[in-house]
Amino acid sequence: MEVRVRYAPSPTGLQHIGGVRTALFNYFFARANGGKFILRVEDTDRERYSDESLQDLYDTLEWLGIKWDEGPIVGGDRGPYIQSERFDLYKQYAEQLVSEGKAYYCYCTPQRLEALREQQQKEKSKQQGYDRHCQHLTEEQRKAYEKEGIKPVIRLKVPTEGKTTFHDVLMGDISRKNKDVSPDPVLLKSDGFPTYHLANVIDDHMMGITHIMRAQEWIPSGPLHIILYEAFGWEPPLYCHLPMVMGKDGQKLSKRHGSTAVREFREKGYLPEALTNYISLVGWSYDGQREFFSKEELEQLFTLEKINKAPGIFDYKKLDWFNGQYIRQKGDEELMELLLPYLERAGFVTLPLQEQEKRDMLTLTAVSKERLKVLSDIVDLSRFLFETPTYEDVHVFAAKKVDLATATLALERAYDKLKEGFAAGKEQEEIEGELASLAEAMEIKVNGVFMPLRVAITGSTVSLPLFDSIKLLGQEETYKRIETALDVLKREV
RNA sequence: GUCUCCUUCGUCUAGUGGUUAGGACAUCGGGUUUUCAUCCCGACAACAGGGGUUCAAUUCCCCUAGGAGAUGCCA
Repeated sequence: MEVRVRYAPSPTGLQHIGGVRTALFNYFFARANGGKFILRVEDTDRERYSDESLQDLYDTLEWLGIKWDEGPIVGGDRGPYIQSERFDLYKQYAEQLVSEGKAYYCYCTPQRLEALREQQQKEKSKQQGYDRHCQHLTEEQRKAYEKEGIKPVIRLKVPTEGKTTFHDVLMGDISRKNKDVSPDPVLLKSDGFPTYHLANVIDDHMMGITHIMRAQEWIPSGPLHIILYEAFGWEPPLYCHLPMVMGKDGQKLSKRHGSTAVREFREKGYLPEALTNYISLVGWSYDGQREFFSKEELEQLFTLEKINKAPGIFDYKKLDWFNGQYIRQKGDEELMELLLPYLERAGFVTLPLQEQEKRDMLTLTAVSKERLKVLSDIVDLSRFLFETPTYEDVHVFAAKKVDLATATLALERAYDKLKEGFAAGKEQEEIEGELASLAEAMEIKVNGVFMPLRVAITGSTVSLPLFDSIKLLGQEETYKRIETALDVLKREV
C-alpha cells in the first residue's frame, strides 16, 4: 500500500517551528517510503484566517525546499485541498450523521456555553464541557429555536458507556473511557464550516491518508476521531503522535521564548539547511552519533522508529552552532550572494555591485565567514567600512597593561611604520614583523601596538583581522582614521 | 478538578538484563592567534524517587513524584 501523509496547517499565523517540524517529518517519511506528501490547508476558522498566513505557508515550504505531491497550486486527483473549497461536503456528512441519529442540532448560545464553562471551572465540577443540553430536544422546541432565527451547530453524540482505543505507532494502544471523551463536541459550526474534528476525519479518509503524524497535543482527541470514523463506517489511518517542541521552561514553544516563526529565522539569516538539520534532531535521531544530515539524506534515512516520545526543548544555541557550521561550508561567492541583501538593507551597498565593490565584498565575505553565526552578523562586522568611527571612549585604545600615553605613542609609531611599509611596497608579513618589533622595543605586548591601530581603524576592540580591515578600507582612509584618532588621543593625554 | 501522555548530563540524544552509561551543544579550563571568531586539546556533568522480578537492573513490572497536553462554534 502506498504511503500517503499530509501536513495540514491552518493559515491563522506565521509558520511555527513546531508546525514545520511536523511538516518535515511527514515529508521525510513520505520520501523514505516512496509515498506521497500532501498539503492541505485547513482554513475553516474564518475569524483567524489571513491571506498573509497562507502566503507565509507557501513561502516557508518553498524556502525549506519541501515540495508537496498533491495540494493547493499543484493540484491532485483527491482535491480540492483547501477546506473552504470543500464547504458543502462537510455539511452533507454532518447532516448524514444527524439523520442517522449519531449527531444532533444544538441551539445553545455562546453566552450560555461560556457561563456553563465558567461555573464548571469555579466549582471544579467533575463534569467539564458541554452538558448535552440540546441532545433530547423535542421537535417543538427545535422549531421554536428555529423561529427565533438561531443558527444551530451540529454536535456529535459521544457514547457515555464503554471506552475507545486507538493505536499509536510510537505509544502503543491508548484508550480513554467514553465518558472522558469530550462530551458531544461541535462538528459543524453555525457558520456552516466544519470544526477540525469533522473536517480532518472526512478529508483524511477521502484523500486516502495512510498515516497521521501530528503533534502529541492531539492525543486527547484521538478517541474522538475514532468514534467519528466508526460513525461513518470508515477505517481509521495509522497514528503517530510526535513529541512536542518546547521552550526552555518546558512549556509549549511560544514567542516569549524567542523567535518561533520560520520567517523570523529566515530574516535573521539562518540557512534553510541548518534549520532543517537542527529541527529534524528535535524528537528524532539517527544513531546518536551522526548529526549532520542534508535534506536529501533525511529523505532516505528517516524512520518512524527513531522518533522519541518525550517532548524536546528547542535549543537556540545549538541552532546557532549548526548555522555557523553550514555557513563555513559555503563557498565565498555563494555566501556573498546570501550576505548582500543584509548589506543592502543596512544601506551599506546598492545592488547591483560595481566590479571593484564586488571584489571587496568577496574579500569581506572570505574574512568574515568564520565569524558569522547568522547572516545578519555581517552588518556589525562590516559597519566600520561604511561608517566613520567616533572614538567616544578613548580608553579602549589601550590594550591590557598599557596606559593611554603609551598606547598613543604606539599608535603614532605604528602609523609611521605602516605608511612607510606600504609606500615601500612591503609584504604584509614584513610590516607585521616590524610592528611586533616595535612592541618589543617599547616593552609592551604585541597587542599593545595592534589594539590602538585596530580601534583607530575600525572603532572597535573587536574586529576583522587588522590587515584585512586595511585592505578593505583602503590605505588613504586608513591613514585618515589613524590621524583623527591621534588627534583625539593627544587631546586626552 | 478530570483525563491522557512523558521522565538518561543544563539541553538534544545513543544505549544495554552484566558498559569506565557514548556523542553533540552549552559551560569552564588550556593551546593556536594582533582583538573577536574559527580550529585543536581537556574538564565538569545524567539513568526522578520507592518498591518488586532477577544471581544481576538505567534496561522488565507496579506505585509515587514531577512535567506537559487536552478539557472551545481554535486548530
